[in-house]
Amino acid sequence: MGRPPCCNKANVKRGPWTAEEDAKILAYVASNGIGNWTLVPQKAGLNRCGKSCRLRWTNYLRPDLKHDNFTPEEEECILEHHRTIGSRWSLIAKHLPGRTDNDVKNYWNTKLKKKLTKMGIDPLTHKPFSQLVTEYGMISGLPSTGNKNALLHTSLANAEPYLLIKEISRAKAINTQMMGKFLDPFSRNLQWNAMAQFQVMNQENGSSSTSSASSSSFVSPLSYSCERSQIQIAPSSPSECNEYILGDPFSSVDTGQMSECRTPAILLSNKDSVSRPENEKITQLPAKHSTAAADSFVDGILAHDNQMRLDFPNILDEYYDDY
DNA sequence: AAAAGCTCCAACCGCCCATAT
DNA sequence: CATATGGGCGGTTGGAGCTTT
Repeated sequence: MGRPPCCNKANVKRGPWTAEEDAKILAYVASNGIGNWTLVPQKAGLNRCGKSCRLRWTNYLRPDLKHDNFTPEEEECILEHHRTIGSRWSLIAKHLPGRTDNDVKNYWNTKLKKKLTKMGIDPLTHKPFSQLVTEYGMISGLPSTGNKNALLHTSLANAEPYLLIKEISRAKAINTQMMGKFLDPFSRNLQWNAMAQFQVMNQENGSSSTSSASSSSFVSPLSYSCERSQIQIAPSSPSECNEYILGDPFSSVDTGQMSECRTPAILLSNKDSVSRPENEKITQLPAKHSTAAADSFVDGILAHDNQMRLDFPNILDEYYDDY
């Protein structure tokens, strides 16, 4: 059943490549070109997995690769595209001739992320931390109760950016993680019914939407109430879609205080959100959440999508074309 | 001088989707 | 149709080299 294995994983060499091995791959590609990588180890006389050979060629041996430092122009390019699409390294690398996704990813992780942080810019959202704090405060109201928010207040008062960043990142991570529980593994769409049932269970168990981050309940930054099998979401405006994912997990929200939202990088960075045709994005959503409010959320995503395409026609259209 | 900590990046891991069998 | 691989991708890691203590 199925294809034969490409190699005996247990017996192939791993780790750093020697000059001789590199020479063998270069010689093989020079005479045979790039084809089936699983045949390369055998034909080139290498005791390596084909996948490992492909990676070595792609990330290091390709003759068109640059091995010098990134230029300021390249740096700017990475920043701009990362701000737009997030950590889609292969897509970003397409805009940088001679650079691989691995190069871009390493450069981001070792240099740019730190550089932005030092400049007071959140590398995830590309917003100034001061703005994040303002928005965070507007979202949560920063009530004085609760250890987490107390820590935020302390961080602010004592000017401890590290703690502040850590807490905001933690908040984002927790909500992202919780949202992940409600993503359909196949369609990657939110499982609204599951979210609703989860919320109902929490309410029945005496949990409220003000539960702490240490509990396992997902707390939308938007105030919504749930009835059995029906979720009612009431965002104050369609533009607040990203707060579903990046919002405050610690406290309930006065939706009237919601701040202006930009197109969420985390949504754009979702491969499926980019790759799916527009009509499919809508029709795949479960019927149960076809309330006016939920529709406005979908509309919000689509509106942002359209806006982004208007704002960055050259960039996003390329991505759409790629899929 | 040497131990500890830090930076960088090549290589690996594990997942996904398309495709071959 | 079921199963396994190929290729692509993003995330993570190991270790060499450098810096700090």
